[in-house]
Amino acid sequence: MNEIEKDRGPKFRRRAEARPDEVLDAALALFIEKGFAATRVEDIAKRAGLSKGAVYLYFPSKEAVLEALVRRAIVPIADSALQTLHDYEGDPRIVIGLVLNMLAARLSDPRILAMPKLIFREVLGFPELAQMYRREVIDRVIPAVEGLIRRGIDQGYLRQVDPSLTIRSIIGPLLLHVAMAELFGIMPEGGLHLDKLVDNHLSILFDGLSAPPSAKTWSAS
Amino acid sequence: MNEIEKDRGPKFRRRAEARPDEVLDAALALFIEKGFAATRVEDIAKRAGLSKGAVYLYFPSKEAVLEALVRRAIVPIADSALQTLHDYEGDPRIVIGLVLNMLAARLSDPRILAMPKLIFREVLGFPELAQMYRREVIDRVIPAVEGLIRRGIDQGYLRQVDPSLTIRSIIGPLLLHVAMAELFGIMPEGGLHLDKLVDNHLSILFDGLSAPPSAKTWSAS
DNA sequence: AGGTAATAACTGACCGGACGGTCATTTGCA
DNA sequence: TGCAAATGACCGTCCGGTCAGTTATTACCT
Repeated sequence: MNEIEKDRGPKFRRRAEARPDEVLDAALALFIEKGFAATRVEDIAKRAGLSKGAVYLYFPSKEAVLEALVRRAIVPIADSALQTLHDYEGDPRIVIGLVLNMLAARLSDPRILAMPKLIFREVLGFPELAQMYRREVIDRVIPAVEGLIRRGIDQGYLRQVDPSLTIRSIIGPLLLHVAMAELFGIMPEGGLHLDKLVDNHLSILFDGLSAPPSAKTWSAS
Repeated sequence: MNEIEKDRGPKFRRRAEARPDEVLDAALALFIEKGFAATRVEDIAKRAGLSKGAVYLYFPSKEAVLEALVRRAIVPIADSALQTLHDYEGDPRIVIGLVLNMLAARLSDPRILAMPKLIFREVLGFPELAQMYRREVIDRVIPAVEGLIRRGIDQGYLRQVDPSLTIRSIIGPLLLHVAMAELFGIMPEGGLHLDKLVDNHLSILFDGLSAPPSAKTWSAS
């Protein structure tokens, strides 16, 4: 009798099947506010307009919620960076500038800004998160950037530097800026001003902190 | 009669009154290994050769242990940095080099290396730790470094940069290097090689990543 | 249309075990 | 004997995860 019904795929749904995303949104807000450990699954459920049990209909564990959350936020960013890295051929400084400015733009969304904090806090106690982040982000981005720097040196755009270590000099300042703001509330007057940070950093990164030896050649504004 | 002994301070003790420090040592080892939340007070006690109750003879709470731990490790470092910052007058690049190399040397002790990770992990859920760290470190070091940079600019050693934002460019790479190693095990072959990182970073920080416009002036080895 | 059966979606009381902190009791030293 | 030092059983609480039961939605039948 019901054989006909069977093949009709998903038949109905009390509310949309956007549920998993709603749960992730709620969890993100609470994780940002109180951290992973201090957030109860029931709080997530309440905020998403569900009961605790329903959360476990969509995610096998609290940790799985965190992992899904992080993946949803960062994978698109990594993809975007990789895209830029691949697309351009010439002066690597241009690519570095593009990527850093892209990052700055993305980080102006508080949902994204909170990611470094979350990841830092939880990777130690949650190996699966660490593995996911390595696989999805680090292990894809690092080789690309190393290659970029290496090519930049070969083609005479950059000085002889250690490509691997130089990655730290490129993105470290961004991380520190976010960390200071997120963990201690230390930031420039009136906001993060990530664009200004990137400007200042790029000028140092490319041209150095030292004043030109004698003559005032050209001061970038 | 025993008055002579008495004024020697603590009269007796089933074992020495080095106890608090022993507890801190044990706690540090475990916090490094498993993190703060995952470490039970009883584990700390066992490792220090005490019972759980005895820990509460010396510290009012588990959190107090962490705070004491962090303070013991970082305050001497901050003091040392401040000292250097105060002592030298001329080229700020020399001071920056000294401080960064001092930091690199200190961080080669795993007990110190673990501090950034611990602090990052726990500040969110432990406001007192955040306040302590701000008071003891950040609020003392930042003004000193800003002053150094400002003077460096005024005296013609450095280009016009934003002193406050430039701090991120100076120490951010160090932090990222430590974070990558501690959180993901990503580091150069055979160790952190913090000295190499600092060398590479300082050359970029001072002279920039760009190759000299035309002539090969002087390449540092 | 109205009734009914089938079932997806959801609920919330409950369980189990972990763990920070307490305190009555014991131990060791003078 | 007196008392500081140290113990460890115990308590209260918290919370992730489960599951038997309930509700909402649809398909089908008359």
